[in-house]
Amino acid sequence: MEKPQTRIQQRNQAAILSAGLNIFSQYGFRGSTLDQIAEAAGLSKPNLLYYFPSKEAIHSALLARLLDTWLDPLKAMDETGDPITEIMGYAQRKLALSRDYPRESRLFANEVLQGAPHIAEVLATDLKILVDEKAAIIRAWSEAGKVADVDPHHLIFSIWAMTQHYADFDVQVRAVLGDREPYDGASVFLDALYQRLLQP
Amino acid sequence: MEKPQTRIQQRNQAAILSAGLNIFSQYGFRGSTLDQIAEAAGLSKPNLLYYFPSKEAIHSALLARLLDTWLDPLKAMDETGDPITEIMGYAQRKLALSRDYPRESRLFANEVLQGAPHIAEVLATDLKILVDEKAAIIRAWSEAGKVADVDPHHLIFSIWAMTQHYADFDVQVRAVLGDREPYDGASVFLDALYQRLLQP
DNA sequence: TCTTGATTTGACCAACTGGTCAAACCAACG
DNA sequence: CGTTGGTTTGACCAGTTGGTCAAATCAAGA
Repeated sequence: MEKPQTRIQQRNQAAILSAGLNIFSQYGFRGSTLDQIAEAAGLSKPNLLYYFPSKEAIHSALLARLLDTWLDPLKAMDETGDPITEIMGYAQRKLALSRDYPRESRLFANEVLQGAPHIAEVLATDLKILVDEKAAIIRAWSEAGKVADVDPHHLIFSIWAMTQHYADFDVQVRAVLGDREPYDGASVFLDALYQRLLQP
Repeated sequence: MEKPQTRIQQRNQAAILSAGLNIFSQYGFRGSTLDQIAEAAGLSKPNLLYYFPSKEAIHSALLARLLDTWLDPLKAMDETGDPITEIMGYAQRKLALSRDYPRESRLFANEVLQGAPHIAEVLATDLKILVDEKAAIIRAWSEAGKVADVDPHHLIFSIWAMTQHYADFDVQVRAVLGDREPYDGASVFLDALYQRLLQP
């Protein structure tokens, strides 16, 4: 289905998406301008619109690419593995995502903050289905006495909240920590937190 | 120092701040327009600018009002109280703030997401000082064996993250939960989480 | 080299942006 | 009732916004 791409197309589309990610993740959709993105991508505005038909199109492409990878860590949580290891592994993978892809995290945060106008449906269908499925697994684990009996949905929310916080509120975290690096301490803390919470 | 205010001034300024809170908290500073705010406030744009000299002024007024009350729950954490009760009380107060003032929470989230251009200094001074002070108290508690030995800064971050998540990602939380109410479950979960984490 | 299709751009547009201003309006007090 | 000072507005402005288009430029295969 993909059309063949010239090298120039690949390079410019990549540059536009990267620039768009920088801008959109900082200012949100409405707060970002094509001129900003074009300049960040090193292209003229008409040239940018030669590769993407509209501002919306760039944003949609970014969101689509994001959602694909964003849910992977949760999908990877394995029913047959050791429960506590699986949950803690998920939390650590999600934290690594915040550390390595903070812009994507902020893009997502901006979208949801603004009421998720572009992805409300995905949240209510795909995401909900995935979460309900994994929540059922966790529930089964607690009923088998393998992890503590806590609400699985709120457990998952807590992992999202804690990990995304380090990407989305990066400025605040760093302002408070001074020059200490955030992620090492976060990783240790997460470990202790869920170790203690989940022990049956 | 306050100038005397007519009833009309009070009503209109309040209307503008309320409308501004609605708009800014959803679209961020750059994504919001004076026309939107004016319409939401039921005023014409020139009339709005009769009460506030600029878009910035409305935003600043909101942020100032917010910061005042936003830090109160942390300030109220009492060195002389029972450690675990104090920390869990703080978490619950912060959660109540998210439930009762979600727009304020999102206004703050938008500001920090965009790099905190208007409040970077407050974060690096007032906030840092307050957090360092409370972190020292928590550290003393753990050294006295009254609470578990966890990094106090990351403990505080975790409370911020978990409570703000329910306001800032409200759309996502509700999409996943379906028609279940979020805050009751959140309160119970928070309680279990910190009870288990903090027990020495 | 020449041609063809991909790429790039300057000029342009209508709608919208934050903000101004003089004139009109209105409430209340003497 | 008339005046005075607070209030409201229509018309307006310069700069910015997302987007268009024809013409110019370029890359690469025949």
